[in-house]
Amino acid sequence: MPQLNGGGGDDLGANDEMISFKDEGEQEEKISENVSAERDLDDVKSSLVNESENNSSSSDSEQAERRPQTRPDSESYEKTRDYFSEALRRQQDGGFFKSPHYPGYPFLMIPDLTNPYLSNGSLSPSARTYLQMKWPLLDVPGSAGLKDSRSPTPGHLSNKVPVVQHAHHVHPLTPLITYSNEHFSPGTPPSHLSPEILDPKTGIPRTPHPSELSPYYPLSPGAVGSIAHPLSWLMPQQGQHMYSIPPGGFRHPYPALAMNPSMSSLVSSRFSPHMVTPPPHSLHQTGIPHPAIVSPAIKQEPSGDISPSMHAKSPVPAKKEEDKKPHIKKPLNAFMLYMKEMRAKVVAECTLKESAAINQILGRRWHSLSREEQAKYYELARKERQLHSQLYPGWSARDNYGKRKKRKRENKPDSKPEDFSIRSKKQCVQYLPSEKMCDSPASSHGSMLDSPATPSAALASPAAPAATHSEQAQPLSLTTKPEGRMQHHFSIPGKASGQSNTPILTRPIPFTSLHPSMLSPPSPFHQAALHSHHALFQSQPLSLVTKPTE
DNA sequence: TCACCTTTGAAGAAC
DNA sequence: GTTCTTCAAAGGTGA
Repeated sequence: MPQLNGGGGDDLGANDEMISFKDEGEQEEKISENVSAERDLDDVKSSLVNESENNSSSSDSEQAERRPQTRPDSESYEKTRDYFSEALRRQQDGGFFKSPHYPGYPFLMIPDLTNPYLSNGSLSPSARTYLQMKWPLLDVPGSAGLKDSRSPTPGHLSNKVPVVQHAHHVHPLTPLITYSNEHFSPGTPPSHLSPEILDPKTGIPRTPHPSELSPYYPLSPGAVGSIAHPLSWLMPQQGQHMYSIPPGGFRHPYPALAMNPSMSSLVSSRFSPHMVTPPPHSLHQTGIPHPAIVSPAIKQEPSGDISPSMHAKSPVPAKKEEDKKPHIKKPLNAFMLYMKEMRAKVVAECTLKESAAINQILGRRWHSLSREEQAKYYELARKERQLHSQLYPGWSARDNYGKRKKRKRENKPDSKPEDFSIRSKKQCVQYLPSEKMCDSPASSHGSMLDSPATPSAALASPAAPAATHSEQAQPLSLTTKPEGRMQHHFSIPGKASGQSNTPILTRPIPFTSLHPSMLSPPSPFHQAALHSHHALFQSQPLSLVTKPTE
């Protein structure tokens, strides 16, 4: 049984742990959460700061020494505290959006959804933002050509614009709020856009009350035009759209209606009519389709990426057919949403550029998120899926299979566990530094290697059960579904898997993600699991361990 | 030029 | 029912 000692110098995860345990008491929850969250943030910030410092000074020891002391970002720290204070205050005020005003979730704090519509009948920024955010799936085909990374099209048209460019001038949330509100022409939202509610006054379908919809996008009314102003940081940074948008184009709140003719016809022919009902108004001037739709021809699909079957028969026709089919992207999951939001922040705070490294950090941060925080994303993701399923009833994740080039990993049959381990090791080596630099030790691999297959692992994933196509609001319910992925990456010791001798993860599930209240309700078993993991976690400070395969 | 890397979660296929 | 695979975003990296 792992010991519960503090874990020594490296207190990584310690805070996480505290969070989870403190949360055991409902009463304490609020307070402790704020405190722990604050600490967590502080911790993260410190880590990040250290990382920055580390850039100039590569000495780990120095880092270690500095960590507890330096707090160059005391100012931001104070801000953070202010956020929490504000959050607390709002919580007391009640309301759905009493989420802590974590810097990372400012978009959650611009409530005012009381009246989603402006006096002129147009959607209020809140609702609008929500709607817009509802379309992160849109991958503009019109600009499809623009998006295609392979296309010769200038990068600025691609959604793969270096985030780093203005990393320091862009608010971390930028990624999530990447829809320009400008050029928005208020109109009647598509009837298919559900959940929909008709505004009694305007008769315009509006987005449901925040309580019904994702609360993550609301922006204060004044934010509409002012978004670029006080909330300028909310604006997408140059070229950084959740989904590519054609130059000068803007993401319409109802992108689905803005599909270009061809797209529209395709979709309508593919999906149930009511889902693609033409806009009652001439909304679309940009021809921007739903973000989830991407012209297959342009996006991602190398010429030969057509489904094998089609390919085999008649490449050319098949391709044509394929071209016609809009590529409907998968709805983003909670983590993806989180990533989008936080990436810029991480990039800004760290000097990291490699997405792989950034993602490791993000992965770790994700785990360190409090239950509430994660819940928001799960909920958001759930709604995302819901909307997606409503928009594309016939869509299946399977549709996108084969859209990408298969990974080398595919040669798995050939590659033996050892190979994999070795490779993993390399990867660790490659990215660990970055991870270390910016976010503290807990390597993502750590999280990857976490024992997710354990009950706690499952717990860690509220796994927004929200069934995609058949939405059963069962948010954050406990799922015991093992994370197969883990197995395919690294098997857990003792667990039969193709890649068995793998690195052993030293870092168990982040406790914040095991927040008791995430469980519904926390069974003794879960509690035990939490404690167990917690102990383990503490006893094994974040060392990235790539188990020597030999 | 483009696959890879990395992360988590969801979905679907395979067993 | 469990396990495995693929894809979603992102952008630097290396072949």
